[in-house]
Amino acid sequence: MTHGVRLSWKEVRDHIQSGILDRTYAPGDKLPRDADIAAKLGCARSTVQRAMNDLSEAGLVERKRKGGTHVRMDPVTRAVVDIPITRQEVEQRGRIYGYELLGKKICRPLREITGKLEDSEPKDMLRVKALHLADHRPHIYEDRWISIQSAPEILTVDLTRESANEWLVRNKPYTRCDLRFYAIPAHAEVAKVLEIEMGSALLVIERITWNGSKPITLVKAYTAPGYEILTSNYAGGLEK
Amino acid sequence: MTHGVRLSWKEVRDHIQSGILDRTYAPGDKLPRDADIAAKLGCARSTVQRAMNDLSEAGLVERKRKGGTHVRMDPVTRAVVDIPITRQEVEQRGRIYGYELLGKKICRPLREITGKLEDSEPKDMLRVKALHLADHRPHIYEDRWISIQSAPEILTVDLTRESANEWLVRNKPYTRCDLRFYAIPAHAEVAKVLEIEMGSALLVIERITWNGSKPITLVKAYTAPGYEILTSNYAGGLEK
DNA sequence: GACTTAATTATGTACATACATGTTCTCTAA
DNA sequence: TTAGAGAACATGTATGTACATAATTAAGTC
Repeated sequence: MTHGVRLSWKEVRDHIQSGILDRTYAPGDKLPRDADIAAKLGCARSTVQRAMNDLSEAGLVERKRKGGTHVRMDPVTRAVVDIPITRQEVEQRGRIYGYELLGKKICRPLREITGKLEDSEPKDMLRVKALHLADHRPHIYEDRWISIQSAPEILTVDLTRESANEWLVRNKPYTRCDLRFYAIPAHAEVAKVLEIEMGSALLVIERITWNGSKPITLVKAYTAPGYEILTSNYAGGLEK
Repeated sequence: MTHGVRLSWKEVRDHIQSGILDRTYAPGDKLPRDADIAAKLGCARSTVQRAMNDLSEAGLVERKRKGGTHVRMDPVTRAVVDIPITRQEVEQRGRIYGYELLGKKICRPLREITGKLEDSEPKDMLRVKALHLADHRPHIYEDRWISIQSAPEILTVDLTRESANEWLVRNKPYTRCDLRFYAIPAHAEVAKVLEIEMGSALLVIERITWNGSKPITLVKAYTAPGYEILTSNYAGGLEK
């Protein structure tokens, strides 16, 4: 990696990982103790531990106190998804970003919504419908519910100029975020807004953000046909 | 967390994070140097660094040598997706897992496939079509291409008994894995296999695994209607 | 023999220190 | 004024040590 004089934890990690790849250590096998690996490679235990930590996070091995380190039997495919602000996502692809507010009103959330928010006593929320454009064509249609309790200031924001997406992400940081991806056929409303045929297959990104145990917002982002979510790789070569 | 006598790096992390949440440090702001935070909280710099590292991985802050640590302007929503082996996924929900091999033949990959594999000189691959069942009903239809060069042993495996999915994951560990999620309308073949109507909206999980720069396998997993991908949360409260 | 208790052991955490690595800033020379 | 060399600086990495924690194993007791 850098210079071989001192072993970096990434080198150690790669060493162990290649041991797993070439089946020196097969699934289920127990790896040597950190201290032994350290002695063998000639580095400190803490260096080995850092390497092991990374492999453990990546889902390649499992560690237990006293139990030692084992190669995982059923390695999961673990990946990281980054969902940027829509404007960024569009502009990064060199396309022109546009935004339109389609509707906004305060109303009682549907049962479907309150259920997801684990909200026992539903209160009025702000519902915002908006369209994100890429190169002047419909890109994402978002149907958003915002908790007025968690974000009362949203009522004073001019949502024709700034998207609720951006305002919230800049002004209402969250402690938790649940994502859900699924596909549905476009219903009439969505089809009209996205200018596609009814029944077209759409990828929906549903997101709920929380501050502690209080929900801030729930969005259903209906993406235009052809939309894809890509993942950056996690296991192993996370770093450059 | 544990006992307050010594400050754990998670406590430090939470402390800093709440500082960001309550806007003591707003987006774009510069945080104090690690050493200063350490002095203020009364812990070692390495403890602060570990905490910062976590926040940085979570996408909350950005760190640069000499530049210091800044709260990110455009916090990305970052989440971890775990894609388990299908059997596991089904059984974990308390349903009965089933598997059927639908077809298997060696053939020249389509141009569409070779393109994704960055394969200049396409060679014959093994194409395997299979159906995963949950409670005896179609769950996922997979259309898989396997590189015979990377995994020649696959030709000797009895794929009517063991799914290529499982065999590969246990016997051909990978160094990289690209995932792609998108929605398509069901075409005739898929519709028939999954026992749904043509044109139904399907969530497709496309996965390519690599060993170094050599592709091992490419799968298109057509999931039955209603299928969802959920994420475990990353930012902030990753640990219990 | 079954249960409880204690010793053992491998990983986990915290700390202090020394040095490496990039950035940024500053000072100097053309 | 500008370009370039170099100092200053904040984060990154590696190490050794001491102790904490959890899980297993062994010993001891009824």
